[in-house]
Amino acid sequence: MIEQRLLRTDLDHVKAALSRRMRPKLLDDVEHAARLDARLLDIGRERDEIRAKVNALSKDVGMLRRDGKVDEAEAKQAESKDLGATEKALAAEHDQVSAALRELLLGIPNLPHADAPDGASDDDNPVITGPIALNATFPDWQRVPHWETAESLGILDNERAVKISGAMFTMQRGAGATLARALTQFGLDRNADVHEEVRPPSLVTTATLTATGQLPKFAEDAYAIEKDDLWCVPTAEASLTSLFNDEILDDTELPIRLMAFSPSFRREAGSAGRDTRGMLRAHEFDKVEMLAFATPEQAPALLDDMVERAASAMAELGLPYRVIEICTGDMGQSHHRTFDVEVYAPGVDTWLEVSSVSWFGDYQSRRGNTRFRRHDEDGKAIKGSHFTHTLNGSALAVPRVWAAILENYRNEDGSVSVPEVLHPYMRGTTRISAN
RNA sequence: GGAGAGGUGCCAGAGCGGCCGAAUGGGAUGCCCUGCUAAGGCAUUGACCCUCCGGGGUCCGUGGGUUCAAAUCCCACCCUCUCCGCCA
Repeated sequence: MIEQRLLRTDLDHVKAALSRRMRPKLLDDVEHAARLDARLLDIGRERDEIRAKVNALSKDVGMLRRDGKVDEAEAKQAESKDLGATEKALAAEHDQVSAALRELLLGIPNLPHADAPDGASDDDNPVITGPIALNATFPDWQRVPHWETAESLGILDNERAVKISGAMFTMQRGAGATLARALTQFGLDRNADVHEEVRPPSLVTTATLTATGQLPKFAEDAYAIEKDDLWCVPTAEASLTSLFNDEILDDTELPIRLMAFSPSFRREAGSAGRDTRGMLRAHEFDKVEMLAFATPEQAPALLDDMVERAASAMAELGLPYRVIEICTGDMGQSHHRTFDVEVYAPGVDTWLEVSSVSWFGDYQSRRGNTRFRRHDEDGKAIKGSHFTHTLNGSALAVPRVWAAILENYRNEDGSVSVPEVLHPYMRGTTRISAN
């Protein structure tokens, strides 16, 4: 959610920033919101004035009754009662306008960072780094889609996954399952130097998913457990971002950097029939997520660091990769600035998005009400509080990296070598061959 | 799932219709006292919104209701604790 006050203090700036997202309707929404905000202020002032009178009158009534002046007390009671009716009407109007404004604001995306590249679609996302380690040509034996290799090696059994759970579920078996777990372990271990490992719940409340911006907009994309008003997390980001909701942190403890392994559940509504084979798109997948709570000053360096961590993981795995920056027209709703790491998979001849690292500014923490307090040079708390900045990104998204390994590491005989950095996690398997 | 108890400020904890945004104690901060330390004295100490910067409003688990007036009464829900049941 963007700051409501900006609608009256800096409306032009808001409009200028949002116009870069290339969605003209947004500007109408913003102007509409600004009008509602102005009206809300008026109603609020009027309501508060009446409340002040009622409060004063009620105090008088109490004192008069104590003094036995019943007639005077009753006169003031009547006066207060009349005001009460007006107050009730104003309060109802206030609530109504406030709800309408909130709904509008929930739909207004974050303001893009000044340095984010302009563009209309993903065609305009500039490549920032790379391609790194991309061969000029690939031999035929690497031009094999990972699902074919996996099936012949017996390490992917999607047919039975579908039997158990329906379309778009995957199942790795044997060395394939071990490889997937090795990737998680690798993703966690290499980031443990600065991140606290967290294992959050995979089911969260409606309030939690609303705070991160998944709801109400993406309700169709998430699995709901209606009976208990719970949702399956689409990413650990949802749990982690809400960790400090309604708390005021100290700037001295910031940045707080967390990482979490969790399953991610996505209904993939609207993608039926797309990427149905292999591991590229599934209703459930595993991922190691990084997340940071920071002051606005700390955020830019953290963003760089997180992008570097996501990218160097691909380098260590020996996979060809590149880093692109997301342009204003392609940016997610709550993003302020975003970089994607993509891996090249020769079998499917595609760049696969394996990580998306974003800086959210205070857009998320405003919804979740995560604040921080500043301290002066002497370490004394400064009165007041500010919204924290949040950043997050995948440290390692298992299925696509798994797929990229099967395609990049395929040998001429159809076996797949295991990247060296994963050897410690593979129980001795360094090469996956058919039995 | 059943029975009981309870949710109040940074913490503990009182208040159970009216000068209660909230006693008291602890903590923290500042000043005084002090050779140092300890003890002591005095003061300050929540957040948010609006503001014509005087002030006004909101918040006592959450949401409704009753009343001139609600932390206090009523209803629903959520959460915590204890016991029982069930279970990895």
